[in-house]
Amino acid sequence: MLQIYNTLTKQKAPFKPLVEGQINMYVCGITVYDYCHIGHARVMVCFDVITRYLRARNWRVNYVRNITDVDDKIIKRAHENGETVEQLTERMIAAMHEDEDALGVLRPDQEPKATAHIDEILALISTLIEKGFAYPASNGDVYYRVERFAEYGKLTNQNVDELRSGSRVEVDEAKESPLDFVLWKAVKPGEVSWESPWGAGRPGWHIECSAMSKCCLGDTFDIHGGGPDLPFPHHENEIAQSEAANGCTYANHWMHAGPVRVNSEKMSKSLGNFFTIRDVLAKYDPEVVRFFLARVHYRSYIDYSEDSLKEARVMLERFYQALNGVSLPKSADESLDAGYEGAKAFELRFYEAMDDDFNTPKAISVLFEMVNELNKLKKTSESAAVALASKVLELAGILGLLQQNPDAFLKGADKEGEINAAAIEQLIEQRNAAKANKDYAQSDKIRDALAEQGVILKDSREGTSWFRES
RNA sequence: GGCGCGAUGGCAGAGUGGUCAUGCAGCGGACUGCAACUCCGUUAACGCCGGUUCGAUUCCGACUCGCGCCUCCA
Repeated sequence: MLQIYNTLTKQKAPFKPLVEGQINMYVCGITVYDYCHIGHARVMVCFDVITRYLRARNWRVNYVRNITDVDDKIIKRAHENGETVEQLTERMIAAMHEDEDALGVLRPDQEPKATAHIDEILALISTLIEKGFAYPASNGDVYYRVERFAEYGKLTNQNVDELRSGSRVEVDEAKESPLDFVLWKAVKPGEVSWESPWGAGRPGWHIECSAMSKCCLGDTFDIHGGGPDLPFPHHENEIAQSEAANGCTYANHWMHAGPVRVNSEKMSKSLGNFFTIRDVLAKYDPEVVRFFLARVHYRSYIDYSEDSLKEARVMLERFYQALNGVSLPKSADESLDAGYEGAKAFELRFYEAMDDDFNTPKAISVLFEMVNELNKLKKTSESAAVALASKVLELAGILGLLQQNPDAFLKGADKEGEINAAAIEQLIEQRNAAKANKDYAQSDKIRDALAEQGVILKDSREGTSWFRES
């Protein structure tokens, strides 16, 4: 039984989709004015793992993640760069796709862009005005009338009076109330804009998600997700807009990923303490980064540091050491399960962990137990080892992990300025010759020399293999 | 000020009202020419103070500390 923590109710509850077997999920995506950082990567990987798992358990998932391709920051940045909004956003969308491809994040089923849904946005605003939940103001903006929506604040337990008194928002004369937020922003000179019944302008941030989710998934859908800083005000405002306009529940389950921290502070654009995905990928294998993110529960914070990345690398090495040398069949084969009865029990425990609000750390601990068993089986039963190893690969695949050739992962790619594979192989041959002559002084000298360059040798009955240490 | 979250062994990180997390590191063995890989064994924890209970790291309350949202931010 799948249980998911719901931000709305603040507790875990059994998950039940609107339509049996079908899950409609909307996740707030990126505002594309800069390269994605590790915090973005976390949300991407988190919902990628969730989608993969749900599909592995035979749910049909329609995963929609939007792209915000027009807003203040984009306009500002495009202007600074001397390029058009479209040039900037196209560039950043391409970069985002590169980053997520590297991390093994599967593309969402739909990636709607705000600028491609202006008609739906205008229609939604019209409905809100008709129903009295929104009003065009004297300055050309259209605002949402927050106090008209009785349930405002239900997602994050805010009450309107507290919000009003604690409001840090500058009072805008055009607004009826400081809490009101903008649905349609009147155009300023030199900005991109679209025509509307209320004058030229562009959509406010919150309305696009209400419009696009309605367009892609309907008035009510199963899961709405996003990053840690979105519940208030973004998601609160989405609820206000959609439920007022559509007259029904917006999303049944709200899921929010935890923050990535640096030195105990949230990694964020405004603090300037962020590391872009491409920066990190320049130093670490993408799978190491993915493992670093997956080994902590999705709702907890993660502290970003070089040490944690290195630790993630060491943990992956244990998996690949175990997998190395097991000759797996080319394609998945159910009959393999017969080779080792214990595989099924591990699988059940893995599912049990994932069914409990996607507990990836616990699921990974099961994989480690499987590795321990695998290492033992390798010494006793080839067929059982193959069966268990293929199960490890299958389950890890649900997390998007262990998809590389083990030997290639362990050896790593040749790098400029470091000893290359051919040179290593040559030294190993020299060492083996020395060993054959029982000239251990010489053979140890070669091994030590390689170790100094980060190359570790491993002798076995089959010969000498090597890997680069992390 | 309002609304939330967290505090677990040297580190990372799950979890549970009474018995094992898991990984890294450490220690002792096995394997090895010596190592590496691997295996076996092992050390070690539940912020502080009360309460409930036969029993609490786990439930309840207070406290301390840390963090997030309340302005754009995943």
